[in-house]
Amino acid sequence: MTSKAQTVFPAPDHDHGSCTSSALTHAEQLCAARGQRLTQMRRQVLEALLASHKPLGAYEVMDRLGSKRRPAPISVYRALDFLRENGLVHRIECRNSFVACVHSHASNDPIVFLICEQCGAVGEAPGGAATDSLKTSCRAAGFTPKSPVIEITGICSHCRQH
Amino acid sequence: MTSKAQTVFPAPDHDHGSCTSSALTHAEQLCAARGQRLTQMRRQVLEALLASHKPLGAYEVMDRLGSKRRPAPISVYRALDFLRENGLVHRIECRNSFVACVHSHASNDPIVFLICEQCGAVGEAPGGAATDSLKTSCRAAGFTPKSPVIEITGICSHCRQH
DNA sequence: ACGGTTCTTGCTGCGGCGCAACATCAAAAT
DNA sequence: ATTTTGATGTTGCGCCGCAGCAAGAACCGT
Repeated sequence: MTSKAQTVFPAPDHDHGSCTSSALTHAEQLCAARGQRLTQMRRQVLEALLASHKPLGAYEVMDRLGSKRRPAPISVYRALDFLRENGLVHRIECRNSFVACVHSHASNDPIVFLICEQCGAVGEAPGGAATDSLKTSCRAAGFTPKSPVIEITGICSHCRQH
Repeated sequence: MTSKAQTVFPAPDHDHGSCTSSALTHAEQLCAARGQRLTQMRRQVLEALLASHKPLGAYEVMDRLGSKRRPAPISVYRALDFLRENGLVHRIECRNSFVACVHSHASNDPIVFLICEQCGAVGEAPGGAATDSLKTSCRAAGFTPKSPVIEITGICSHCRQH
């Protein structure tokens, strides 16, 4: 049974290789379509994040770049900026860290991150109905929203079973 | 007309003195009721945040403590931790900063922060209907939420008028 | 093919953020 | 009064994030 929970939190035993390579393919196609360059640095940063499936700090990413020499922090941040601008990576504010995005979003839809306090995994849930009520709240306050970020900490399904 | 918008975003010309002192009174009562000590350090940190009505970084708070000597960062962080644990202060994740809370919340209700990109003001909107849909999303993912934080950036009502 | 424009990366440096570990001091409890 | 608890001070450190400038690589028009 491939339940919905598994699409939000990848099961520990899921096919990592294929989900990584399909994300990379998607990134290549998207950059090509936009006339943007998925350089080696950017690609390596994305790969490092994909390989982890958990949020990584910028300095952790640095340490995992297989490359010969450890790049300067600023290089990693620039790559992360690029990837974020193109929706390939998200920033987890409450952790000062980053995750590769494995979905595709409507560009202005809110994204809900479910962050497990125990194992550190991050799932992306559909924002769905919350969107409308949030927009309503904003309007009532005379506020023009740009991009909502919703981060919910708690315990994920895999950790709860123990 | 005291519209709803003004309860979310304090008007630039609102009665600052009275809203500050009532928040302080509330803090005192709450600490007394819980057998917690609102020490001078904690009180000064709270006052600094109340005086600003905009989020302040921990180091900004340090600089604004009228006290004789500038305390060490850790002292401020400890006071902030205390105030946050008691719901008197919230942390704005995407800004690495803190605001004094001027409402009272049900302890497990989600709080929606509306963050103005232009003037930096932060309003607290009622989470209301979004709560249920978020809970539904969590349940569907097998996730047990703890405390949702919703941060929405955009333009506030006062800035939009210019 | 060439030179100019644009984009990307490297390098240096710096300041804010956040806390661990330990010592000291004040308040509360017995 | 002594113990116990809690708050603050001191030292130190590592991560986070980027500005400003220089060098190199890719693209474009001629």
